[in-house]
Amino acid sequence: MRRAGRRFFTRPAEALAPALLGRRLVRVLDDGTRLAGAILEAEAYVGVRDRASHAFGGRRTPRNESMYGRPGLAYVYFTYGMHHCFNVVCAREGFPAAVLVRALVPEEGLERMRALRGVERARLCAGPGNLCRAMAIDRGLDGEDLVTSGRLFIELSRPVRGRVRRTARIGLGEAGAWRRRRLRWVVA
DNA sequence: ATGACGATTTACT
DNA sequence: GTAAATCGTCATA
Repeated sequence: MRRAGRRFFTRPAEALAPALLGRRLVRVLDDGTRLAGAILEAEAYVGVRDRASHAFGGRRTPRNESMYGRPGLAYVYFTYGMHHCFNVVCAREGFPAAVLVRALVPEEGLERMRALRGVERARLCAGPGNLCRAMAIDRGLDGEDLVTSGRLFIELSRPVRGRVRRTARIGLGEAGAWRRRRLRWVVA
């Protein structure tokens, strides 16, 4: 299966987000176990003018440093004292744009995912925090290069199935007009 | 050093 | 629908 290369990620977030739908996110654990799922939901954080982005106004700190890296890096952050969220950095190096991956259809390693989640019956990879838990993604993978990594990457040969809905993003605070912009894509 | 807050989740009313 | 859980991060001092 073909793997996403640098070029795939080198485009604006609002272009990458819909292009990620149906693609397979793959996580290879230290013991070789492969966890994978098709991307169902993604949100674009488009750059320094985006009030909802961690990089709004050019904000650059140790936490969000990965957003300024090359397209194809992972930006993984910790929030609410208990959850991790996984993003794919895009656009161009030096410009902070990224796509938050919010849900997957689990396809490989379901038993291991259940163990990681600590639940028997549940939507294993629904929601950005749950997805990271199920896929064993944490800050240790922040800055990981999806183009060259053996631990975390994206495979391309999957078509998007189903219809795509476009909506406003989830969970934002006061982001002004940016709160309403339809920068979330979901496979129906 | 301190305090407010968060790109969430879950359980409960 | 509302609330609690829980702590790293960042701005302010």
